[in-house]
Amino acid sequence: MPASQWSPSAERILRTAARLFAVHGYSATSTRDIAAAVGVQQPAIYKHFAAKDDILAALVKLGLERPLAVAASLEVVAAPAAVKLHRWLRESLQHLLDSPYVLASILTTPELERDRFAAERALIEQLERQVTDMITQGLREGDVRPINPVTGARLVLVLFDAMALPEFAVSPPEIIDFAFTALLNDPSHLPELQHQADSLPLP
Amino acid sequence: MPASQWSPSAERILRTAARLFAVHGYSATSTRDIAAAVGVQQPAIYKHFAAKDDILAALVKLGLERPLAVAASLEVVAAPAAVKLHRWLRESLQHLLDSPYVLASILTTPELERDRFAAERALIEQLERQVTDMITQGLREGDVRPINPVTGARLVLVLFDAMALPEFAVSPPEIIDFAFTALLNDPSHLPELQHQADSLPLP
DNA sequence: GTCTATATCGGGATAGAC
DNA sequence: GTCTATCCCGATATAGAC
Repeated sequence: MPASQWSPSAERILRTAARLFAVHGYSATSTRDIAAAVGVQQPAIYKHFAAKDDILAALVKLGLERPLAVAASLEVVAAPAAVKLHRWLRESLQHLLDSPYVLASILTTPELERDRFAAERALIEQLERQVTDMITQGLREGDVRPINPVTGARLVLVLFDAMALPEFAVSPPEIIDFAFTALLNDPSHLPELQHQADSLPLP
Repeated sequence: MPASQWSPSAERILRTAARLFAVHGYSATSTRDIAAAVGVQQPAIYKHFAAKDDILAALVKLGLERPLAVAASLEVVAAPAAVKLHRWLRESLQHLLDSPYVLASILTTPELERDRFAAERALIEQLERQVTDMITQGLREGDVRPINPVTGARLVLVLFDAMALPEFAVSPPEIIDFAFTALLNDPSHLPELQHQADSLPLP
């Protein structure tokens, strides 16, 4: 359920801010820039968000809610970890792509290192742990080739940024193909794995 | 020759600014922050750099000079493109790692989209072309598996960011291993390819 | 080449009318 | 819930003494 808690006006602000943050960076985007792009005066923003930081925090939550929820629900599904990882990656990339909020680069913005965003960083770290766990499990099951699971998770997650680049972005299938060719012991299993991933039940 | 054109004082500013930019972001780092970390007063910066933007521009050039030069000199070496790409990747990752200037994340900072940094963006695009060319050639030679060369280049380049992450970063060998396993038709050739890459002559 | 002092501007945020 | 007007602060950059 995307942003159901936000009013239409707040959603417009979020969408507009996300685009500006992604292109120019968080600190380089002023609340006046956001307001102008939305078509209102600058103080109007503050009827929807108490502070500029709250806009960024909301965007991070919007971007991570689904990837976190998908990973959590896959945890209790009986299936090879490599299959679950594939499904998770596809869902997450597609979520970020479909989202009217341009989120991929927002999740790596350095401003998140500030204390104010400790809660948002915790969400990112939780997601890293979930991905790390899937890779660890895939290693035990023999599908994933020898790799430090933390390293593997980091490398998979940095690939998300390829969708956020200027000009023509890399598509989710291309990222999935690259990631799984790098991760699997036997990449020839990829089509079969892809098929199994598509049939996984997701609430 | 790293930063030979800069005075020792200017180098201290560059090193310090690079670290702060990488952690907090360019716009979120003030010239006062830089000066305080260097141990001088804020206006002292301006005896070495006419503007804050010039510091960022200098860092981008410092980070790209070597990768660009290595790629250019490899162009005229007679060797398989996959071997040259391997050597280029190792040199470039090591350069960024060894550099007292923390550069990986600086090369993707959104502020570079501003007109002021058109020249610096051009350098990045040139590097993307060089990598794309190596992948295209590797494809023709049969070493690289079917992939859009532009996509491949983008994915290889985003992996650089894995070295810049907070906490424990991913090491160059891990990135090389991941990238080439994803790129090669036959990853079992990787050790041999690595050996050949190490013996390539570099001026 | 570094200092103090300062000019100037833009940014985040609030007050209060409508 | 949006507007105008405004406050206050921090940021970049300059001037001029040492």
